[in-house]
Amino acid sequence: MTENFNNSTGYQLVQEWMAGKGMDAFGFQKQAWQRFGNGYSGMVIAPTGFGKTYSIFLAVVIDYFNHPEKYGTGLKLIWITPLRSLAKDLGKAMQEAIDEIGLDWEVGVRSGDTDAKQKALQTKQMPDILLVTPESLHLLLAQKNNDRFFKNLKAIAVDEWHELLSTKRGVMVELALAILRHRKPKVRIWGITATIGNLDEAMDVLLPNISKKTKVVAKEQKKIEILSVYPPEVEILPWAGHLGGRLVEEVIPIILNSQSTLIFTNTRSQAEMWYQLLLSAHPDFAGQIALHHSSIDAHLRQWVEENLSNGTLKAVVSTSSLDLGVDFKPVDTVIQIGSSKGVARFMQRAGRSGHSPFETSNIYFVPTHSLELIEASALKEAVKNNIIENREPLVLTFDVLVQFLVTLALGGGFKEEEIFPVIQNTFAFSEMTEDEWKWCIYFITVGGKTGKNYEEFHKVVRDEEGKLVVQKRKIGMLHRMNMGVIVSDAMLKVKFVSGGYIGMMEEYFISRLHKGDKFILAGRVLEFAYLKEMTVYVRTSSGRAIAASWLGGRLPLSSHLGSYLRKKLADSLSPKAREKELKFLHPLLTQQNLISNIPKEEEFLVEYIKTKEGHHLFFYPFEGRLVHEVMAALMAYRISRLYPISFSMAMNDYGFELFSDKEIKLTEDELKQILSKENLMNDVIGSVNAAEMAKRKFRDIAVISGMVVQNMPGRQVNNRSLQASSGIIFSVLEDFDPENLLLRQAYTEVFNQQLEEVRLNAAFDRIAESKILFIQSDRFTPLSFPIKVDSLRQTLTSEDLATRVRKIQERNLKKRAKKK
DNA sequence: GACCTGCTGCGGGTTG
Repeated sequence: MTENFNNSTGYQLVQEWMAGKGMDAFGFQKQAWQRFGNGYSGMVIAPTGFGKTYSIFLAVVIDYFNHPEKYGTGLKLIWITPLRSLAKDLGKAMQEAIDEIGLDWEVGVRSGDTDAKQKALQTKQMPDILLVTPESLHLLLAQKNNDRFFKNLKAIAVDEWHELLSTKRGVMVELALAILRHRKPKVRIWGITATIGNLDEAMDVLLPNISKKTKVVAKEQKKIEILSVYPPEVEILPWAGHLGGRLVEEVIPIILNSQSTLIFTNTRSQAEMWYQLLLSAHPDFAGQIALHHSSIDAHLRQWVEENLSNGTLKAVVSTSSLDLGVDFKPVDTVIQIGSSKGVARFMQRAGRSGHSPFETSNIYFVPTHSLELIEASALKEAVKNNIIENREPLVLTFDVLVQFLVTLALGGGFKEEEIFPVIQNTFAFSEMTEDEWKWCIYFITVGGKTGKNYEEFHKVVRDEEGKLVVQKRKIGMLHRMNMGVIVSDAMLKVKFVSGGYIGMMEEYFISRLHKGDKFILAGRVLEFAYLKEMTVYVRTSSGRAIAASWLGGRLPLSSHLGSYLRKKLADSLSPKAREKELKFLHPLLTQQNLISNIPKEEEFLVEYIKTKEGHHLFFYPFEGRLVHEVMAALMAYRISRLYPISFSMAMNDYGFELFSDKEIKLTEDELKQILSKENLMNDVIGSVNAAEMAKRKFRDIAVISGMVVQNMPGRQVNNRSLQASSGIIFSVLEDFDPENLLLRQAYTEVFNQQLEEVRLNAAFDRIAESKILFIQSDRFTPLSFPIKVDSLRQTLTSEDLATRVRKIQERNLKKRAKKK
């Protein structure tokens, strides 16, 4: 037992196997093995590349050797991963290890990729270890008689738990675990995670109400070296921008001096442009570098991943599509272009380089505009202090719950009184009331107040035994086809006229193209030929072309990074500031200080700038664009209550602008007043269109809860009709069923995710304690200029923009000359 | 002299 663990057969065997592979077990791995053997559930915390897999996977192997009598046939370990590719790669590695250790276990993978034959074999006889995505696990639970799969289940591991935690996919995992625990109370559940800010909470979410749980933390730290990339002269770095193309000459030698490099960008089109930039600046890269993002054909992406792993490729330009994945062994260098927006993401990306845990990860930071260099020094400090963002778990996501209840009804049915406490035992639904539970049952059986007359909403019925079951074949089929919580935006396929799939484009982008127009996708110049049945047909071309763009998500600056940024900016002109980044920016910072001011940590800067176009008010909370969007609307609303005036607004991650052609009359007292926290949320609701925001949020909820069916056999509902049908349902519910839980959820999501209520409150708390600096200026400052440029872009075409920007420059220069 | 943008992830049935 415990005292003999180190002498146990299993432990000895696995140690020998590791030694034979030239691996030395880490302390955290040994700890995990032992605690697993002692019946604990828990969480393993270690950086990428530390062999976290070998902690829990081998723990099961060891436990088996130590207590073979406890293990029956069939499925012993379920391994949940967020990525299909991860499941596949880990499965291969595990099978190899199992074979070498000399067990006759079978390792199986089950995901959308798995072919039907393989799945049928698994259904007949489950492998000993099954690697699975959350969705595929739910599909297993939707099978009749699925109980037999789990008869001898001993353990469940949840890989990359930090990645799932704050998403609805994480809630899917919580629900599946609750059911499996209910059936097999002794099953040991282990989370595997990178470091995040709220590790204890992460464990409570995964292992609610489990008393025998433990945290296993790697003592060894991964060393990260952050290297800023500078242009030869200050002047070369623009005040505003996001591309960073001017530093391409500085990036090339970094690639050349490395064996293999990952280059992270923030958007797909930026990745496309950097790929082109690198090729044209250094043509020898042809065939040696590649491109990777979500809108590129899966086969091509797979080819890229393989050739990066085997060292054939010198560099890959990617978006966050390469954030996760099995270790790219030959990668020794990572380059981050532009802001990473958060500390955790930056560290995650840095960790993708360095061959072993003992090697230092090198990450180069390429600023795309001047102030981003301050971000680099902020990142350095945050990494040094190990300050990492939280991942907030979601609660009361009823859309996920009702989907799951239909899954259970499909998988043999359930009794309400038996399952209610099981669901309540999850973190996500621990606060669910009995009334809410009853509403969910009402929803899946009757369709809610408005679904009564529609048969397709009566999915679940009560059978003779009083169990809730799905009886209609069609409902079952549609449910399986629409399983999961990811609602994708419908896009157009891009194919060669001659055949061959390249990737995906958005309709809005294609709609601007005419026959013969050239654009770039997947690193190739393509000529638009024709559009047919949701497919864009193209021919290979060459010469000048526009880079494709997509309307993707926008990641706002995290509050951690924002606060370090404020701190670094505040100290930037202090003689004590030694960082190279700050020294480099000295001329620019001096200029900001001269025309306006550099706010100290306990100060809040507002600039009032009068130009020929009109009157601009700039605020700098450094809270990320999402919060700034809300703040801007709020400020505009509050000023317009003082006297009638309307504004146009613009924002970036550092601040926001209110612009009017009329003079903005505002005393310092009034400014203080409009920045006050008093009546905050009421004013916010008055200033934004919450119903419209909720309507947009409702689209996903309607799909996840099954009110709108996205996938039908033979067709996929496109974006616009998805938005339309969910919009109609939303309006009907607002009028006739305002108490509908899914409608309420849409508003909750707006408050939590869109308005970021918590962060907004914190920002106003901080401002209330700050001294407000109200500075007047007659020209744009280094801080305000990037926001101004952003606002110009929104209303004008790019050509106009160029002239507008030039005019602003000229005027500024004239004014400067005059002053001299 | 300063500019051009917006992440990721999953699933099954039918038909060819």
